[in-house]
Amino acid sequence: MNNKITAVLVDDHAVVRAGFRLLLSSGDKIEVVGEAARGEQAIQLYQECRPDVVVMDLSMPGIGGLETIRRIVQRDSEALILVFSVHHEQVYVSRALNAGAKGYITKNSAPELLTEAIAAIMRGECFVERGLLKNQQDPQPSNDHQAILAEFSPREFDVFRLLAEGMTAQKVADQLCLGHKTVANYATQIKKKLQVDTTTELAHIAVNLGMLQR
Amino acid sequence: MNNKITAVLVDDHAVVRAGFRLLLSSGDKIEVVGEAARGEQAIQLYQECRPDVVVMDLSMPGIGGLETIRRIVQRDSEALILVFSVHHEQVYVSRALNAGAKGYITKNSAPELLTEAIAAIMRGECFVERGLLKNQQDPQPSNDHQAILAEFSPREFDVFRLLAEGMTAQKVADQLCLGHKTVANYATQIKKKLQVDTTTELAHIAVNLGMLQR
DNA sequence: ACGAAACCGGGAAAAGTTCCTTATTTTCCC
DNA sequence: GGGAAAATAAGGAACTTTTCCCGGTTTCGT
Repeated sequence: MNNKITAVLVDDHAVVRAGFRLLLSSGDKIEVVGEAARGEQAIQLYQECRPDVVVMDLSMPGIGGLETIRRIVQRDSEALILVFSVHHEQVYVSRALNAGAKGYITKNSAPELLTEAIAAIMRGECFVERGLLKNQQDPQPSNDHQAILAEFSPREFDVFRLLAEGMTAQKVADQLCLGHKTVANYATQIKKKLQVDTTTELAHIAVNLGMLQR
Repeated sequence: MNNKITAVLVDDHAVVRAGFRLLLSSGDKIEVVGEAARGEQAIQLYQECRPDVVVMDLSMPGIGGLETIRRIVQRDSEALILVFSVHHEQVYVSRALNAGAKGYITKNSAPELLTEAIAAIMRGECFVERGLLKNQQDPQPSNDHQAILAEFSPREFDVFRLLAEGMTAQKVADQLCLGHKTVANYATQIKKKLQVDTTTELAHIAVNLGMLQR
């Protein structure tokens, strides 16, 4: 096997991409054949390069990581996507895997894990960093919120997250490039699904699920 | 000193009162001369009994613990009030002391601490459970929120707390027996002081200060 | 290809917010 | 005690947000 594994990097932060490029290249097994700063670029790049794997951050401007995964997988159901995210919360992991990712590691995991993970998903395995899924198959008594949330559509989830962070509906609309009425409608719908009355309670749910840091 | 220390107990939960009555009486130094389930009763009881100390929970229906402390101290500036609360957060401690309490211990502190605390405040000392105030005089770099919050008027603080919990302005108005316009005005004022735009951000502040449990 | 679900937003009524203003009460200081 | 300052309470008017209902498009699975 003389051929290196080809990879593309997707992250909105150039410094992070540079670092990961070095990290990946250092092993002599992997070659980074492309970089993208946002989802739309990544999709296009994928179709041009057809790399063996995609290494992708979740938080990005524009369509965001989850949606990017969905679109790539939609175009090539064999695509191997490894998520590396700052989020270590279960909700993000399960949503990423549901979207079609084959692996999930966090940004502060051991550097070796990155090549390990890539090797694993190249073998057809599904690689999730140790500990990230432990709460998931445990029969947790409470928190049907978690379950409800996991069934949210991408848009619902985005609107939920941004509202829960404390943004006004108007700002959410700007960020997602939607009409304010649209966001308002989603908000109403989300509150109904989670059976709460106020946006503040959405924040509490997000906090309780550990979705919000700092 | 043949005379026992006289005390009144204030807590909205009868079981808790019963337990504490036993606990206090067991030492042979203290005699419980009265009990009250809520602030209004407590104030009346205090004027009738004039006990040496008042042992009081903070969370109560009606006017609440802080307001009760204020009103008792207002009528008798020599009153010795010991707060025992479930809350171990700095904000509550400092507000209780500002309101006029002479001591603060939490409900899961060692039982001996209760008699110790009473003895201390009887000697004219101010007794705060170890560790509860440690963050306060530390020059903390961040969190001016804490400072701003500590200067809130009683009403501002109540409105803030209830809004942060996720109540609608209308429900807050009902709870505090105010007009909805009044609550709305307080809400605007509070947001301005804390320099945020949304009620959701108030929740985040409360969470970050550890004011909200579960 | 057809139904289901997701997605987007218009319109109207209800609810909530902001800003300004007024008034009473409490508190604090000299 | 008298007066300044702060807290408390709320009305009115303009404005924004939210809710509810609806219709339209795109996309997906089978």
